[in-house]
Amino acid sequence: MNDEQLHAMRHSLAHITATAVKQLWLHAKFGVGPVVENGFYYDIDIGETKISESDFKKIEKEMRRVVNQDQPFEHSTKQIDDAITWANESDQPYKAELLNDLKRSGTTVAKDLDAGEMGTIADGDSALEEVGFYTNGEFTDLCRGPHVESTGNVGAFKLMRVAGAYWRGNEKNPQMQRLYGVAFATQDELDTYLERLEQAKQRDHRKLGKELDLYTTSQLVGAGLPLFTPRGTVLRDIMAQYSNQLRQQRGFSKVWTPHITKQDLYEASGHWAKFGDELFLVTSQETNDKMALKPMNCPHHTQIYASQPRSYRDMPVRYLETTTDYRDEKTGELGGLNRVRSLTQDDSHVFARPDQIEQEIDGLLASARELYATLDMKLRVRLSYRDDSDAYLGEKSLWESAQAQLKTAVEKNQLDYFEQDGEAAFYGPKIDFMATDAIGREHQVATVQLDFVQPERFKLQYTDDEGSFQTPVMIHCALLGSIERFLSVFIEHTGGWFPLWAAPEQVRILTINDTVLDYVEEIEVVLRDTLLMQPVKYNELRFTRDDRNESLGKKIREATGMKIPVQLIVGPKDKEVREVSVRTQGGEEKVSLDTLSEYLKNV
RNA sequence: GCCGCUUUAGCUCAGUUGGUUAGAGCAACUGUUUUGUAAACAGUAGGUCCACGGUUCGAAUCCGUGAAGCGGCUCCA
Repeated sequence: MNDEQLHAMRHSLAHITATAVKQLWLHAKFGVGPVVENGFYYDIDIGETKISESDFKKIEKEMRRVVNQDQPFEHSTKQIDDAITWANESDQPYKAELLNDLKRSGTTVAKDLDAGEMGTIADGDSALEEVGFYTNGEFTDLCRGPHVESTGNVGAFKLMRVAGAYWRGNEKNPQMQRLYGVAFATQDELDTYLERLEQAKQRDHRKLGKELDLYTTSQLVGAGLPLFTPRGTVLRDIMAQYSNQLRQQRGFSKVWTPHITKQDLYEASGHWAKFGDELFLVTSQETNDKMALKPMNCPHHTQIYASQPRSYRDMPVRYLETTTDYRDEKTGELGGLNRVRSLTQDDSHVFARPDQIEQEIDGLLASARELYATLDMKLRVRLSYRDDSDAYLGEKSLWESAQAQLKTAVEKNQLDYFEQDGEAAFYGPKIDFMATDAIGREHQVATVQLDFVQPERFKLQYTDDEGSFQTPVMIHCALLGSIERFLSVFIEHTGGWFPLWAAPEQVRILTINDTVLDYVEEIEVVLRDTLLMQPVKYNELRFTRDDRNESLGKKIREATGMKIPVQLIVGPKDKEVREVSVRTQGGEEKVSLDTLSEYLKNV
């Protein structure tokens, strides 16, 4: 089955789902029912009635009845005005809305429509003459097609879940129920897919976070506020160290800023107007100053830049700060480490002359590439542009030039990219690096952003070679993004088998009996003196010993369960010939104590 | 925030139509065992069944409110 056929099949299943729902709930009103990755969905509004997953059995049963009847999909057309009459008479207000948009603009795609007109009744001339319909059995739907010939030709399917979804993606609109299904040409392929989904759940960072003792949460502390254990903290620190190191090599200096600030700072930056309701507010009992926990760091960094006069000779000025920010995210948006209320950014800001933008962005892109190449992670690059809404500050011509500069930079660096409107920050366009989690969801990690707005708003300056004041450009960059989110994808990417340099516990010595304890002491001296220099410098070896009164089998089982990359097995035979048995994922080999340190540096 | 679902021991999970004192494995603790490649043996202890209300002679179980988590939607500086 080719992609086109698979697409037609999945789309036909969306219609079959609607057919079944209409059969079970006569007054169901329908939104749209498109194909998505691995399946399809249909948006449905049954008024007060809410479908739950316990209804899937009867819906699927009804769907199978429709499939078994092998109803042909019949295409027909209606004049646009007749179609609108049909929608109104069939009590399908959502379809009527779509038809009115079609009549007026020839499209139902929200971003191509005038926002004020969207969903209103279209008067006057039509943008198109007629629209297509498909009918199977008693169910007729506005639809472009294509479909399979008849309902009997739809392969294997399964309803997966039901979710709320705002009509046309706008939270001011009514919320419909979105019924998700997956579908494949054969039962085998469906089973394989479901099995793969189960396997992916084994890599879920929330499961591994608990199993590997990386972080925990507490109802007393609150939602979205993860607590990192000793092991998780090693991971955080080592990743931050690497990220910092990559930029310190390129001339960035560490700075430090406080975690609370007066609101005035964000009023000046423009953040208050846009994100005011997502700030954690603090009031000084002393002065009654309205303060906030910092949700980001760029405004603070501007104040360090502004603290002294800058010459064109000083530029660029590069600041780096890995620090925790606080955002009062809506409860429903929180999830694992991916979206939290306390997020640690490996944040940096370059204040540059316009002629330095290119080299600075090149340097940051090189750092991002180096980091993710070391981690063996392949990321998609998204150029995030503005759209025509009024959500953005600054002059449009500056935006256009900034967007063009970012595009040139990714092309020059030969990054595969895609462009997306409406994804920019309010102050400028972004180059976003997108990582994929265990079940295929994409998350932004690294980002490089060009900003002409904040330097202007904070009246930042430098003196040029003719003695006149100029406004610098800001380049925002985080390589990991938020450390919490980064760890969520990194844990899922590695399945918890971290590279040796990053593993919280790198080496565990497993004893066979207590006749070797003196030899273990000697091994520990060697491990204590072993220093890894790649990719993070001065990375002292993290090791433990397991000399409990337990069987070797049990010790191996536990160490492997904790995904400790190097296990050193030490028994009387090893002691006798001054070797250790080194057990890694690759297998096991004997290494002499004299060469152990070198060996570990090259694992 | 919105829609649907979930919450039982440190962890993973049983627990029938509402019916005595809520169970198991692992982990923990005690004892025995000194062990060569993924779980030694025995015993002991461990619970406000997420919280608070309600229905009932009786609630882990039914209802309400809240919290926390999961899948989406919206949002993401």
